[in-house]
Amino acid sequence: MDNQEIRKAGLKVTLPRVKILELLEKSQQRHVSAEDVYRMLLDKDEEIGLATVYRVLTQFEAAGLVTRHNFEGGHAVFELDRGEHHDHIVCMTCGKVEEFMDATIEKRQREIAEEHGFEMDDHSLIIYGRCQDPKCPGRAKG
Amino acid sequence: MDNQEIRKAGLKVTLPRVKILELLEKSQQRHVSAEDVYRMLLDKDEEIGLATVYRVLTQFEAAGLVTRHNFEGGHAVFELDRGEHHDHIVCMTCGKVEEFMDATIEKRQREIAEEHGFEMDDHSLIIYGRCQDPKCPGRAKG
DNA sequence: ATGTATGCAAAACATTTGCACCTGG
DNA sequence: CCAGGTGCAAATGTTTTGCATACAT
Repeated sequence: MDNQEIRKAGLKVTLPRVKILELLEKSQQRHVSAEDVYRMLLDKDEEIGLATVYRVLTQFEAAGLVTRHNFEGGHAVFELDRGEHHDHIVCMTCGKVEEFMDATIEKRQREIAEEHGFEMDDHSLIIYGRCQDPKCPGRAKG
Repeated sequence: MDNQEIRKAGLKVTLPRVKILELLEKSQQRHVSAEDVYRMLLDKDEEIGLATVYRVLTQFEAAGLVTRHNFEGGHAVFELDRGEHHDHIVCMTCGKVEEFMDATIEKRQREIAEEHGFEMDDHSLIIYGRCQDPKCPGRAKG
């Protein structure tokens, strides 16, 4: 049962936590802001305060259940951590986010950190571009 | 003369702009927040409003004179663009920032963007870790 | 002159926190 | 029952904006 993940994180299994985790698991949109989560819950008639959303997401992050990203746009986005690390490509026009993992880059990063005398904890690689999706409003070639 | 860069950006050569550009050129700390710039100017008895600092930095960014980074910490940092692209390693303990450029990573990024049907505009790669600097407070091995 | 820039204060956001009340174990 | 969790509203920190004044060209 999913709630085990909450329990394992040392957190009580409360309604808000369960609902938020559920939402992260089921949402089509994998990268959501706190505000997004709050609104999606409201849409489902779940009356959970925005402050609680922030608190829970932060706790989930500390527990390793979700990852927080600082994409451009002034607000953080959260994503369920499915164990497999990956990086992101973000479309500057339509906001679409795709994921990728590249062994070559991962390896070089580790080497570079070492070369600079750093012990690598984490890293964030985001490619910003324009997608070729026919639905993307910025289709016209720049 | 430096001010040409401001003029070329289509901006009037005003005291705040000149002072801010100068500061970015001369500062030891290459990655500064708007607040940092504001305080440094105050220290030099330059009475420039914080709002102006934000406006000028944003204009400089639009003009390609500076680059804005969203490191962790809730505020953006700006850096003078010296023409040569590079990425960053940030020490999570002491905040030290080092720069690097790796041709292999750059090349793979371009390929990956293409594979995903994106036209790459830009990218942001930040390695977070712990430096081995003897002065770094987090010296104790994690 | 005159269109821009600036400074200030207020507004707008994203996020956090204090506190009284509620709830899970 | 009781520690921990929640909701609300207020506080915080960053960045933006409105507007009257000041300045570069």
